[in-house]
Amino acid sequence: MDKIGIKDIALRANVSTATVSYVLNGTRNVRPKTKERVMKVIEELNYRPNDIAKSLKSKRTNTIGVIAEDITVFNVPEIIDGINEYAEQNDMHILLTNLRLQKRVGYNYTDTDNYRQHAQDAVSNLLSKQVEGIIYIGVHTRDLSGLVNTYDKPIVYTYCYAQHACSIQYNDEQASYDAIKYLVSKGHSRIAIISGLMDSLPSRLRFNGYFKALTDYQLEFDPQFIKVGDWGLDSGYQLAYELIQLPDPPTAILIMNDLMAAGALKAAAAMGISIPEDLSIIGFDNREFSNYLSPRITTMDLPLHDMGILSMKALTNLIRGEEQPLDMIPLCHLVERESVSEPRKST
Amino acid sequence: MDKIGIKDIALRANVSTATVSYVLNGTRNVRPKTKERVMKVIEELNYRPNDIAKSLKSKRTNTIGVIAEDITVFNVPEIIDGINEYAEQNDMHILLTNLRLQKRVGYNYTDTDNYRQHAQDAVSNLLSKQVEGIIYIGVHTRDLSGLVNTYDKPIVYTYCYAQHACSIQYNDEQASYDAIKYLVSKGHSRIAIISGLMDSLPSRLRFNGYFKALTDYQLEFDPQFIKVGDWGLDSGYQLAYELIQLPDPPTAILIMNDLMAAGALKAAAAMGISIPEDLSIIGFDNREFSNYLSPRITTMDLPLHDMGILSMKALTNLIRGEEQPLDMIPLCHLVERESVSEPRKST
DNA sequence: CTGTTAGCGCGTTCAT
DNA sequence: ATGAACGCGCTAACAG
Repeated sequence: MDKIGIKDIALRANVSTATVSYVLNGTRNVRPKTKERVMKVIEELNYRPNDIAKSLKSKRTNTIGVIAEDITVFNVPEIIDGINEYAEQNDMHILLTNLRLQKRVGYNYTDTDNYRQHAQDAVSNLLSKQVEGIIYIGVHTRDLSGLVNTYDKPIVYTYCYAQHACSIQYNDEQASYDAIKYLVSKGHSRIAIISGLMDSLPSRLRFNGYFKALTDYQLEFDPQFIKVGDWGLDSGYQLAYELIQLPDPPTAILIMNDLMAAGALKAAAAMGISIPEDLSIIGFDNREFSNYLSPRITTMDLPLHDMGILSMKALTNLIRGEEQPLDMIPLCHLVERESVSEPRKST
Repeated sequence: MDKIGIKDIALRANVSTATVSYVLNGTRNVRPKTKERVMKVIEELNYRPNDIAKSLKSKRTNTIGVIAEDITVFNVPEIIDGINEYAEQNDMHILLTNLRLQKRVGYNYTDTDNYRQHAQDAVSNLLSKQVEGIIYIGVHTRDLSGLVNTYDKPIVYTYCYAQHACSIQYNDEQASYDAIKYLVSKGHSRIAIISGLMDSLPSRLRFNGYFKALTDYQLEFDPQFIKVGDWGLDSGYQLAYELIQLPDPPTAILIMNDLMAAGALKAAAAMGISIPEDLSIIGFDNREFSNYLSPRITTMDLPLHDMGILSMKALTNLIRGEEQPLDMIPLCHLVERESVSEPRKST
């Protein structure tokens, strides 16, 4: 039982291979009777065309490459899920490469030299496999200009970016603006912020949103309310501690990731400060664990799925050579839980 | 700047295409001087062979298909990571299909008719793309016999299984046995268990391990200590509540997933029972959130990465037509945290 | 309009 | 070291 091909079908159906191809692809009219006969044989032999041969001639593989810096990092699977959804609707397939950055270089992904070779190899391999384009999913939003060369094949970055290249990111500034707006709507006016490292674009953008909201809502600005953390739980603990210690502490803190927010929760617990009664907290990322902390924390959900869909959409446009007026940038949405309430009436 | 091919290289290096192919693949000896000349041209034109054409002739794609029932479910990414690691070492590539089961059919993945068609389509598409084998990653361990037909292409199931097919799973029985053993080592003898649904093989196997340990360590057996939950947080709450209410309650509970364990924690908190002082708890799965609960819960980590590696290894063996003496089954490992201590000295 | 013949795509590999 | 057939399906050119 050797692999059956188009000519086996042709033989058994008493037609030429061309005819079989035509019925298969509907590329040309075929007399219904003939068509039926061919179909029947295809059915019987359970024939499936060889996409490899097809691709060789058509020069289309209907396949894109997805390079994930690390698929085990929390944001990545949902992005891939979105890519997948759009790809499936357009009969595209996904060749997945996982750089495994976390395991390979730990957290110093700032020094791109550590993995440039790996990244470029991944790209080269995908190009050899004739992918029609590539989506690169970062583990952390940062500039990846010049990391890889795709030799003019379209590439879309998401959860990272590069100069002169399409990239899909959510609106950081709007997200933190909305968070502040929400706190204001709850009656807060003394709002502190704990940011991540300042070498990170999201940190800076979220600061912008914070300041913009401060201005728009005419809130008091206190330099002591600005804290810069390092994204880790301990730094959240430490900085929240400092804020709470202030002679005139804030009634709410916007914290740029859930990990630091978890640290803040610990600090509050250790200091006998109850959340949200004494202090409201908003996190960022909507990590799974944020829903299991006590209290369950109110946090900014990242539109990961949409980012996946939009990345794939953008890539599809690039592949088709269309102008991409795709400047939609997906928005974060606050998920309201238990770490925010109205501030205590102070005197 | 048209796509350059092997013949462009041949032309510029004044050799035949055959020679180029030979230097490229080292398939045959080529005079060093010629070889060097060819290499140089390849370098200059930055030529990369077209794997599609290569595959057509060689009938090898170096590509396997991975079908994930749902890539957004917690256990899947790490399995893929493992597959990836082994694949990369063997120059294999991964064509990823995501069934998106959760979003498609919610939690009633018991009724395979709901998604049989999708699964089979996924398989068929992969076969058309000439994958050399398939790995199917379930979202929940269950029997998937007859779900799909791969027409004799090798397939390996993981986190699920099927008759007459290779499947890679961790050792459930050993895991719960080890958990009990650990509790015994801490001095416990009155140990209850909260299982998941009994239509699940893991539930049954873990019960086996529990009973075996009870026997081996000559622990008292109390039918009231056996509780059957539905994997959900609420059922963990309810059943832990019942256990604590017992006139002579257990000093420890083994709970078959972290979600129910989280529920048990809530029940204990609500009832003024402190963990681990009054009651020790062991969960299962090592979900991310289990490390953020208070107390951080001691739980059985699933060897997901190993499952991925072994699946790929098993598939590779099948592809090569080797006997697969691959009956290694990976073990769970307890991660010790804060939800277990020695029991209070009673009386 | 329907069906057939034959060359092509791009590397591989055998016979020369 | 080379020429040419080959893998498998597509499609232009051609015939009825």
